[in-house]
Amino acid sequence: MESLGETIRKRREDKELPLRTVAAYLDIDQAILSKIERGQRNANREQVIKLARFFNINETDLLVSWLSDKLVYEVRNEDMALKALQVAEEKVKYQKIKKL
Amino acid sequence: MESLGETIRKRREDKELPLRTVAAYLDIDQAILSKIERGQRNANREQVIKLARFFNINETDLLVSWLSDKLVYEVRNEDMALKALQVAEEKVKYQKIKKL
DNA sequence: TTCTGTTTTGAATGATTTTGTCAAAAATAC
DNA sequence: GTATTTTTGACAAAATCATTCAAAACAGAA
Repeated sequence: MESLGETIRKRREDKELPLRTVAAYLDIDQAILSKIERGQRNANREQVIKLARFFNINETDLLVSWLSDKLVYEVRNEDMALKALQVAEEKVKYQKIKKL
Repeated sequence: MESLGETIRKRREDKELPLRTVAAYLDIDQAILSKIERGQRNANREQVIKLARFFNINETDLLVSWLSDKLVYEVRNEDMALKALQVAEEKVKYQKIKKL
């Protein structure tokens, strides 16, 4: 199960592109892209969408990867991480029903 | 599936206690507690632990409720909320294995 | 080794978000 | 009506997060 950072680094290295090139496309400093690839910084939604376009990745898939990274980050170091995620799932499912 | 706020409001109303009393125990302004109960503010870990003690709720259960609220909040307004939570689960499970 | 290009790091700065305080307004009870 | 409780919003302080930049670290080639 790959993080967004791992995914785009692989893609970039496959194409043998320097950070500079991709960073320019995203209109961000290459230092930021370096950090995003290594999970030290979070991308924002706009950047994820641009990355999907740049690397021809399904946008929704990449957004899910990005969102799930954020969730994992939120429960890092928590003993009940898994339990919390499961309960959150239930809550979201329940909300959906309520909305109908 | 109850939020932490709903849980503690119910408990407080059962005991017919004003916000003031519980807020004093937590050492916070009653305005904050009012917002926590209505989900407008996030409690912090320390407050959740104190709340569990105050209302005689299992601490872990309340922490899971709190954490899952935060997760739900993180994916509010997201179409792929559920998918992201499921992927996050997988990632957490996978991390666990890696750590062994 | 030196040269060249790439990547990483961290300090400094700015921007944004969060947090708490307070008092007034609104709601509720008496 | 008054008294009490709850909610709201403005504001300030604190904390967090994002960005820039330059220097350091790294990798490969000559």
